[in-house]
Amino acid sequence: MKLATWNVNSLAVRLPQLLDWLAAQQPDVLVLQETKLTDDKFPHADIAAAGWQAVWHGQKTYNGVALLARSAPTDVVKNIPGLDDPQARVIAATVAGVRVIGAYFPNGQAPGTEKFAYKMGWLEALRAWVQDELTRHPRLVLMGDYNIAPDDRDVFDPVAWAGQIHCTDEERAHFQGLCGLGLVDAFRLFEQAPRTWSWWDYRNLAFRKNQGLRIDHILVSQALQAQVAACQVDKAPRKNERPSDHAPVWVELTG
DNA sequence: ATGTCACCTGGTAGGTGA
Repeated sequence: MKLATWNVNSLAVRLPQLLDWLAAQQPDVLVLQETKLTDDKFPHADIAAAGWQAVWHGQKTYNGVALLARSAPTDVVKNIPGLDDPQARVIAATVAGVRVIGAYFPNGQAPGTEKFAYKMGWLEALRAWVQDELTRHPRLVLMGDYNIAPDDRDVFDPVAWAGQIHCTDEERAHFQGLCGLGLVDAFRLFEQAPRTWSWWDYRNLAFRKNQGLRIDHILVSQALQAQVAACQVDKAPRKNERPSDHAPVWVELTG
């Protein structure tokens, strides 16, 4: 079973690339972030015609998430239950016996800002909810754009980025809090090429210089860890003429 | 290099968010 996450930075712009990637990679589940579409504009007909079922949760201009699957997603949840959040950042469903949570974590802008405080509150609510979900669904995958680089190995210039957004101790502590629930970063279960990132700024020729961050992650629950066979970032879509600033990340589960 | 992209409002540019 192959599960993947991709921040497409506007599904309206990236739909052709999405369909290409689905055809090439054949994931069983793909979660999308930053669709930037209201629900009435979601391109469900194109996605269905390509052979994937979908559920989605969008809003105007910002955020927006979706979950695509080969088999029917059930028990769909949109946003974190109990969190009064006008921003569409979470979609969860059960697919083929695996609980899949797709999330677009808040960016946080900069430490000390209102957006950073929102990010901290959101992360706390997420942790509490995921802990609860795990009691009902031991086989669980939490994936998406975390907007957190968990370790200095995940940052192209850790000195310059020390204490900056995505790299603060507070954000990293929240990432470790999720790991404390028994979740593990699937990417780090394997030897990986150094300087592997999932996001490169559009500015500064960052992709050409391979100056990026690893902020898109797939965390798998304890019950699934023995089944993790591979986890990789697919840089290929970032080389497109009009790419998203993020690359997809996928994990393969055996059985 | 101050080096981009996507979306909005409101208009043929400027502001916001990432």
